Amino acid sequence: MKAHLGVLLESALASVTAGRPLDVPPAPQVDATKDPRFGDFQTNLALMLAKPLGLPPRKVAEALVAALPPSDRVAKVDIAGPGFINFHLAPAAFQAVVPDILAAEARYGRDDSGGRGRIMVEFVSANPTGPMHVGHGRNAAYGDTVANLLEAAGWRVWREYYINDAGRQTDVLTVSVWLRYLQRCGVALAFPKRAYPADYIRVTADRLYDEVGANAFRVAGIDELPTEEVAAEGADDAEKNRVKLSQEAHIDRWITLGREGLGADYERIRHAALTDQLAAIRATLAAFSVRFDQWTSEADLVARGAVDKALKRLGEQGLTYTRDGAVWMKSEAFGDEKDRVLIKADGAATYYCNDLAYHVDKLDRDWPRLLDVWGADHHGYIARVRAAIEALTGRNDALDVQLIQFVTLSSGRMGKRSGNFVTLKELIDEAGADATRFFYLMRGHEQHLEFDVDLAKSRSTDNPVYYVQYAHARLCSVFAQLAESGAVYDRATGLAHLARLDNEHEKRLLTALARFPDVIASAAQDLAPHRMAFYLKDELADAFHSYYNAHKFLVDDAALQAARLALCEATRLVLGNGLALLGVSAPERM
RNA sequence: GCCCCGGUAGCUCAGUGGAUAGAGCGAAUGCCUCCUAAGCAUUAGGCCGCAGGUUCGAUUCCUGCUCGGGGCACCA
Repeated sequence: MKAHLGVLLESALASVTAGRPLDVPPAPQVDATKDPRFGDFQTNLALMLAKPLGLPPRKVAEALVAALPPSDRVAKVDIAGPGFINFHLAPAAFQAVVPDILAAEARYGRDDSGGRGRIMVEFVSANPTGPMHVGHGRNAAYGDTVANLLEAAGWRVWREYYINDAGRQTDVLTVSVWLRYLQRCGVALAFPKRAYPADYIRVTADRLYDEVGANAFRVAGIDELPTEEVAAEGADDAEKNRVKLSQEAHIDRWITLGREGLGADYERIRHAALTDQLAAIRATLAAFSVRFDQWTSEADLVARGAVDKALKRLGEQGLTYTRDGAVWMKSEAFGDEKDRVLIKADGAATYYCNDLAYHVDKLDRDWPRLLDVWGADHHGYIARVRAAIEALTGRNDALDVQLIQFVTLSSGRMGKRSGNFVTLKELIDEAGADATRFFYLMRGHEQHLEFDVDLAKSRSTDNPVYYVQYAHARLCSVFAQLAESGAVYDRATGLAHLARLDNEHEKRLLTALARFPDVIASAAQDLAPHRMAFYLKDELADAFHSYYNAHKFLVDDAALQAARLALCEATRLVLGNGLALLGVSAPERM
C-alpha cells in the first residue's frame, strides 16, 4: 500500500515540479498515521518541498493533491496541519489483506528466498564451566529470534555456538572437579577460594568416583602446597586485589600439579567436566526452543590448525611483531586503542588469538556477514576483533556485534555474591519457556532489563505473554465452537463478502494484519526483535480482543459470519506466524 | 581519564524527524442468561534528566553537562 501511494506521489511530484528542476528531488515518504483522524497514511512531501520551491507548504500540498492520479484504493485525500497530505483508504484496500494471508498461510509476511545473502549469527557461546544464568538467557532469546527474523526477511542464516573449551577456565574447572573427587575419597584438603565450589562440580566428581573408585587421581605433593592467602578484614581495594591475584596463583599451582601428576587422567577429568556442563547447556537451550546449526569447539579449532593458519596469514602480511617475549597483533593500526597480545610470553595463545582465528574461519566457510551477540561487558573487545578482520580481509563491515545489556532480577534474587544465583534453567522451570522468552523480548536489547520473576510466573491476567497466546486460543475456540454446532465455515463465501467487514474494530484489525510484513522487515533490518513482541501484543492481539468483545462472529447472517470468520482465520494465522518467530508456542486452548 | 548503554506517568518500559507523547502494572469505576472475564470499556496520572545547536518542525539528530549501569589484562 505504501508503495502504491509512493507511485501516486512520484507522479504528482513530477508534474508539480515540471519545468523547475530541483537539485535533490525528495523521495516521497509515506507513513502510517498514528491517529485515525488523520486518515490511514500520511506524507510530509509538501513540507519537504516548501523550501526548495519557495512556496508555503500548504500551497505545495494543494498542488500535489490536485496532480495526484486517481486510484480506486484511495477514498479521500486531504491536507491538514502545517501541510501534511493525509490519505483515507477505500475499505476494499484494507479488506484485500485477508485473501493474501489465507493464500500465503505460514509464508505470509516472509521472504523465504534467501536472496538477501548469507549471514552467520553466533550467540550465547556461554563458557561450559557452569550453568547458564539469566543473562545468557537473554542472549539466547535475542539471538535465536533475530536469526528467525533475518530468515523471514530473506537472509540465509547459519546459527552457531562457540564453545570455549580451551584456556585457563577449563583448567580451573578440571581442578575443581579433581579436588572434589579427592575430598570425596577422604583426602583432607582446603578447597581453593577461586575454584568453582558449586554442586554441579560435585555431580561430575561423584560420577567419576563411581567410574574409577576411590584410589585414582592421587598425586604426590598435595601436602607441600603453600597455604592460600585470605584477605584480612577491612582490607582496602589494592590489598584485596593483591590477595585475589595470589589466590589465582594458588590455583595455578594446583593446575600444574594436576597436569604433571595426573597425565592422561587430567584430560579425562577435563573431558568429563566439559561433557557434563555442555550437556546441561544443550538441554537448557533445547527446553528454551533455541537451536543451532553448529557447535564449534575452540579446542577443535586449535587442533585442526585454524589458529596456526590465521597466525601465519597475519605474520605474512607483516601484521604481527614480537616484544617482551610475546607475539603482538598490530590492531592499533586498524582502529583498536592499542596493540594486543596473541601469544603470551609463556607460549600460550590468548583468548583473543583463538577467537580471531575463529572469525577468520567463519569467513573462510563462506559466511561473508557475521553477527555476534555478546554481553555488554565485552564491548571493549569489539574493536580488536574487527581490527583483525579488517587487517586480513580489508573489510570493515563484515562483522556486526550486538551487545546485550545486563539483566537484573526483581525481588532481589540476583547475584552470585548474595548466594541467590538464579540459573536460566531455574527460571524456565519456574516461569515456563514461553513466558521467559516473551519477557526477554519485551525490552530493547540495549536496554537494561529488570526481569520481574513473579510476573513471569503468574498465570494470570497480568502476564503479557498470555495476552497474546489467549488471543490465539480464543480464535481457535471460535472455530471449535462452530464445528461443535455442526455449522460449516465456507472460506469462499467469506472472501466474497469481505465488504461486510466495515466497522471500526474490523478496520483496526485489518490494518494491524496488513502491517505484519513491515514489522518483520523493520525488526530484521534493525535487529530489534522486541518490535515483533510489541506488535503482537499492542497492535494485533489488542485489536482482536477489542473486536471480540464488541462483536459476535457466529451470527445468523451467513455472509457476514463467513466474512468475519475469514478475518478470524487470517488473524489466527498471523498470530501463529508471529509467535513462531519469537519462539513462543501458540496454544489452541488455555 | 577514555569507551559503550541508558535517564519518558508512582513502577516496568514502547515510541521508524512530524500533528494532542503511548502500553502494561499499580489506583478509581463499569461490563459475563451471550463465540474462553488469562478479556473489554472509561477515568486519573508527564518541565520526555539539564542547557545549547541543526531543522519549517526535535522525546527522536549533533555538542556540552549531569545522574545511573557496564567496560578499559600477556583473564576468558
